[in-house]
Amino acid sequence: MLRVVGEASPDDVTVRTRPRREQVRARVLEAARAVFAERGFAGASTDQVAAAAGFTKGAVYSNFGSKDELFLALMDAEVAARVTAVERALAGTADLPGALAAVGTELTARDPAWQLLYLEFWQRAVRDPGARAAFVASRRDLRARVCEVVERFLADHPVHTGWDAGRLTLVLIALTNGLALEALPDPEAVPDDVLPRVLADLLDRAP
Amino acid sequence: MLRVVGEASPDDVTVRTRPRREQVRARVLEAARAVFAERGFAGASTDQVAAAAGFTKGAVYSNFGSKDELFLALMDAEVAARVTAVERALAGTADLPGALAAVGTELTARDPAWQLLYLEFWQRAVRDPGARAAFVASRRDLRARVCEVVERFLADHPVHTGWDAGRLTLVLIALTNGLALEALPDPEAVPDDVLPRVLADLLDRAP
DNA sequence: GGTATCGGATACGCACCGGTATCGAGGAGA
DNA sequence: TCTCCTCGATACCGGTGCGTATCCGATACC
Repeated sequence: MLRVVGEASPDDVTVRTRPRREQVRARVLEAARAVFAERGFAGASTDQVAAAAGFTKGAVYSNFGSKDELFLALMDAEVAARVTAVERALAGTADLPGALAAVGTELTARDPAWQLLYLEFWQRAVRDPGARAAFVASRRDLRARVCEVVERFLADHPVHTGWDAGRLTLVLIALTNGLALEALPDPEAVPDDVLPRVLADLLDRAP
Repeated sequence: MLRVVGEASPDDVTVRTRPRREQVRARVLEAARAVFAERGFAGASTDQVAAAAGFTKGAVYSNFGSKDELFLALMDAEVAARVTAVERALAGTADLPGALAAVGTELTARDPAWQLLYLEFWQRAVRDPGARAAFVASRRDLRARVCEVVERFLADHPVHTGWDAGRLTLVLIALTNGLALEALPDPEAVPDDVLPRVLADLLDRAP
């Protein structure tokens, strides 16, 4: 089980007629992302996911123990990808409001499918006590990472603000999500300048 | 089964052994609210809804054409109830930040089931183009009503702010929803004072 | 009190879904 | 080239869900 095929050496000359196990897994995850986002977790079937990936259900159950396990694996992969994307975007920037707003729009407005999918995770976390612990931990971790960047910014730039980094981070995340949620069914209802202007107001108060 | 004696209304002399049609409908809607919120739309069955209401599926399909129709009727009823609740709370108040924060917590923190259910509506609006139009219209209407109150407040209280009523309303709604979403799986992560403090900062800027 | 109608209960058809057992083609090692 | 083994394909099962046809008791009307 899970035998690691001798690690794709670039000089692998032989033409494979059968996709590698890791490729199958990756393609199933990719398909699951699209199908779950489009139809919802309960509304999507493993058959549909498999078909979207170009396989049959057998491939799915050969790589994932159950529909739930597939869903969880998908969440892990997606969250990890997003966290690294955010950290890369925030690394070593001085213009916090600008960078954060850019990250916000990057993660939300540009990718509605991900929004919908993440909402699905969210609902699951609320409904299923078992999944909630992991979700809450993941969310607090994300918040802590962003908070770290915010703290650094506040230390470097002596802005006149009554906000501590923790609350500021919460406002940033909540407002980003709230605006993205609003834009999901009605994009033109959310102007682009709202988020940066709120941040500017919170950070740039007169003494 | 479960012959509920229908509502001993004072002016109704005859003792009913069969519930009134409107009562059946109302109880089915009430049950649907709980079941859909707990299990999601796709995850809930009409049998479960009917059982929660104390009836069988026949009663549901006698009052609603389909599962979809039941869902839509539920949304209409709930949104209408919420809108009137908000308007009642905001009618003739002078302390806008306080009142709005109170309304926000009233509608969100106090009723997680409603939050979950509304998320379900939201997802449907994004996925189903047919349902989206009605949802967007309803949402814009809600926003317009709140905006009206905000406008009146801004006119009465000459606060120093660079915000127009429209954007301010959007921030208010988005932030409320974002915070409520965050609090859903992890209530203690969201302090109560965040929303009013943001509003205060936005409205009470020095000239 | 008799009768027509209304509406919820019951039973069923049909489709679909999650999960499993089994098969068999394709790759790896000798 | 031969053999073993991996793993996706196929067939299938039990369970469930939506929607419908029909039944039957209560209600309303005369």
